[in-house]
Amino acid sequence: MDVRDHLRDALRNALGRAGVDPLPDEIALERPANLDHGDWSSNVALATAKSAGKNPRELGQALVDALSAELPAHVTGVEIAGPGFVNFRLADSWLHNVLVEVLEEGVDGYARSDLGSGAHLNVEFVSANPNKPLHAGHGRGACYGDSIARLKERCGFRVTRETYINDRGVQMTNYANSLAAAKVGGPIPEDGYQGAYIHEWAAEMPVDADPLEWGLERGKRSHAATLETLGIHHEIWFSERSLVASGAIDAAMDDLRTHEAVFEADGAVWLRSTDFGDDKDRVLVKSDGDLTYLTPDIAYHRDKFDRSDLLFNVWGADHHGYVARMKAAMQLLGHDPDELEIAITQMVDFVKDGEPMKMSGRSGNQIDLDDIIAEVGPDAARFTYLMQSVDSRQTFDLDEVAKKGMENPVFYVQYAHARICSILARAVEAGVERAPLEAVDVALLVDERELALLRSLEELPDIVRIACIDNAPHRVAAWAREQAAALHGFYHDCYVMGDGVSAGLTQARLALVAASQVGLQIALDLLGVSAPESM
RNA sequence: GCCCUCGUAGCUCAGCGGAUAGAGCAUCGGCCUCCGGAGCCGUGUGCGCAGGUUCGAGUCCUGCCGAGGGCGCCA
Repeated sequence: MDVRDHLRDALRNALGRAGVDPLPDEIALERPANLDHGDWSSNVALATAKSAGKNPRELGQALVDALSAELPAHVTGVEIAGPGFVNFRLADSWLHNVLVEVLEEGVDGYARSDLGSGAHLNVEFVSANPNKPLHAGHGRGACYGDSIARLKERCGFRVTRETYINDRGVQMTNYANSLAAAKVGGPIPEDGYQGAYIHEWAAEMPVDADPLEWGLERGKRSHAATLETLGIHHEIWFSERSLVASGAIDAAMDDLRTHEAVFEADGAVWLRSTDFGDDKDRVLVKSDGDLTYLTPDIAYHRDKFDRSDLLFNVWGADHHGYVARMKAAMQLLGHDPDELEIAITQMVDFVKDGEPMKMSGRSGNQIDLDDIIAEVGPDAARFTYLMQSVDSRQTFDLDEVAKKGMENPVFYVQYAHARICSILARAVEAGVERAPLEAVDVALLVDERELALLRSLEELPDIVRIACIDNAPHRVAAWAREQAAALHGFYHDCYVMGDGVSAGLTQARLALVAASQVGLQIALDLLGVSAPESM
């Protein structure tokens, strides 16, 4: 049983004895930032005082008296502080239990939860046009989407990673025409694509190839290769053309009509999206009979719902205006709005040599994601994209991110892991045999550095859960930096082996670094960053 | 004009309604007889403005100011 459960039970008991009725549904417990305020703290006296008609300080004191009469497990003291906090002081044994728990559950089991209850979640991300290489901005959505998928998997969702290929429409025709023109050395059409990649790809293209079909595959291959360097795999590359071929668009239109979600006006067919909060109704079929961009996309989301319980989309900031209409469309089809979650990633600015980065020549009007990865490496790219909340605009400084030293957070964290591996390897070389966990006296870990490492490890399950609920992988990145800092501090002050370190303490510290390794591996895996054994 | 996101230290950013707001970089200064000094420790400055809700607000609400993005029978 978690320490918190013990504390909650005890608090509930104490509240009853203090005459609070009814008991509050939830009893908040938190780890105070300041250790002077104890190891765990509850605001329950503050929260319930009013409804119980009591003074918070007095209620708090009553709780402290009741709790002190019979201290919960691990607790060495209870006191009231500030406006009415009940603060618990715990023996180090509660942290020693954390160590045992981490090692017993391991990388696969620790910090896992069942928030998702096995629900099938479809995470759609990247979904870039196949007519040019991925650009640097795509990197953020790509790394974010993949990390979201990893978080959701760890929290009990069954996840499918999917990307949507816009393989029909005007821009595909323009792309094919550009390839065809470049192939014969002619001028690129007015509406065509100007980047150097068009000429590179055209040179690869067999003379008898259909520029559109060949170009589509070439573009997809380019995207897949770039994503591969980041360790990102989509199980499904969903073709927009396949929607047309399968009749899914007609089926979606029929479905919308059945739900009375559309009407005709001015020769066009409109979606009643204002029924569910959109600013205005949206055209689905133009007066010339063509579909708008929205229509196949609705059919696509409808198709995804046929295959999953929940949808998660990662869209760029330029698509935010699209959120309301898609959510409205899904509600018009009878879905709960919460079943479709849409995350918007804000823009990224790239800086190099202290200057805003210029558009690269290769792809015309964009900075290629490949170039960013080549410059800083996949691990640094992923960690950097994920270090910060996607809600805020990001400045990506290539000079900082490319640094191979400890001032670079990704190396700082990875080095912590490598350092642990080095210690464990050193122990093997020195002929130190690891004792089974039951035989390790974890109570020997009393140094503040050792306890700090354990306090941080104890937080990981909460961090993962919060990161999952808030769709915030950056919380995991922040945790990894803290754990790494705790490890480096421990390493500096506490020798695992050497003069004056008893055999028993060596065993306990080996267990401790092994637990830290478990935590770091979990965090780095959630971020999609490698955990190197040496650097 | 409307919608979305953001505004925290000189810079880049954390901060699940809690107590004295934290990291990295940059500045200045300490620490190597042993597991990797690619490290550790110390040092200064800050929540855009004004109201509100709350026992308690950087966090929630409203307004204003500022930045970016979006407002098409384009995709």
